[in-house]
Amino acid sequence: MQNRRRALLDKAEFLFAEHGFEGTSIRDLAKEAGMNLAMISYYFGSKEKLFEALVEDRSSSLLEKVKAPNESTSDPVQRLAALVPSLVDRWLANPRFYRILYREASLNSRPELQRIIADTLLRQVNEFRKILQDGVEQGRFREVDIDLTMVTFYGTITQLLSASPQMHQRMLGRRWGDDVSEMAHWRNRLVDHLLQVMQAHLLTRA
Amino acid sequence: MQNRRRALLDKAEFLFAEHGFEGTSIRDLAKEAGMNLAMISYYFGSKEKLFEALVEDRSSSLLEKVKAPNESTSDPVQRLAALVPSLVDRWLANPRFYRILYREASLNSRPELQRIIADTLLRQVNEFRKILQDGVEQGRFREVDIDLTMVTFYGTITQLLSASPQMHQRMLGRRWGDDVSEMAHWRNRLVDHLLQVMQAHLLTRA
DNA sequence: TTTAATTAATCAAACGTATGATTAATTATT
DNA sequence: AATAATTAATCATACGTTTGATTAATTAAA
Repeated sequence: MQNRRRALLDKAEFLFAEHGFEGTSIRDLAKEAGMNLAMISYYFGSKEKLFEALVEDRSSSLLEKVKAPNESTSDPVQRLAALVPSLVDRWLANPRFYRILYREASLNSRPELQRIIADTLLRQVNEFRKILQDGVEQGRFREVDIDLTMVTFYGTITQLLSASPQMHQRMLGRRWGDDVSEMAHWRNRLVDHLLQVMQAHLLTRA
Repeated sequence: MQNRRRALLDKAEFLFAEHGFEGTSIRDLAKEAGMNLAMISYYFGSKEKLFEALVEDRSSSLLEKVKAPNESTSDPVQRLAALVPSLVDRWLANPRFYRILYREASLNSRPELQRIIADTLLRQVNEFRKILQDGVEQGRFREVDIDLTMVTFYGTITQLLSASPQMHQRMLGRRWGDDVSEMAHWRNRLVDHLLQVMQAHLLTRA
């Protein structure tokens, strides 16, 4: 019954997001999943390999949906306008996964995991950087600080996805839940906001 | 010899920043500081209380320097232009401390620590929100999404401070070291960038 | 088509190690 | 001499991992 493997991955994603990788014991995980402790080693070999399997699973399932970035136009403004909602959808489809990645990426331990995480995150980052560079080269964008513009862009989503429930409550007022209508709400606000900020920042004034 | 207490705080800050709170054992800490394990309990009572002492120490030393935000003008544009460099200086004076806070703030464990962290972070956040609200009310700023504008602003610094060395290397090219000239470099870039982004976003177009 | 052999899945228990914390004894300082 | 600071030793608990046994399911041999 191979869907118990999947159940372990899902529970692990939840617990890692809430309590971190170090903060989640495989005993907690097994108990939450209603399974025996040994199943983790049986399916994955070790706790760390379970993490790697999680990254593998989530990022491959994401790649399926996303396909190649739309290259149908070379206009950086349009490419940006197309990329933003696509990225937002990617994030909001797996908020817990990205919360885990961003947090573990801020650590300086377990170098093998670090490499995997960095690879996964940087794949996205480079799509965005390409657009910025092209736009600046073509004179369609102002000569902004490209690195920090990327930091601002990805920082926005990191901040939003990473905040704990109580931080959300106290910082944003609005709850950040799992339910679909909440997500739709945030999706639209986020897309609008990111596009506004980026366009105001990048486009030369009339 | 009370500066051994301080030495413990400093080493703890370093190790927590690198490996996280959970990922740092009090044995590692004692060994790094060249002290006996029991000194942690002697000075602080427990590992968790040591963390609280660290927050207490760093945030009080920060409050000294910052004083009340400059209220000499009511012009939101000027207040913003004054707040940004002041915040950037605050962050860059204690990059490791904020790296710790942001990471632990993304967890949903140890509620008591969570409260302390949220309190510490939100104090700054509210300075900024006040300016945004006033600016929008007075019509000096566009009617932006205030919550997400704050997310973008704080997300920028979170992202920059939180990235591990190898993430910095691979994302920004430039190293993010401790040395002073590096810090001066980033300080100026950050201030310029944040002001540019925020002003482009907030100020109504001619 | 029954029976034997093999593989996959699951479990309870135990392993050795690491953890945070405490104790009691010792040394240094005042 | 009394207090403060430091140490080594110890404690109970929690951790990730491994083991050996058991059951269920699948395949091969008769």
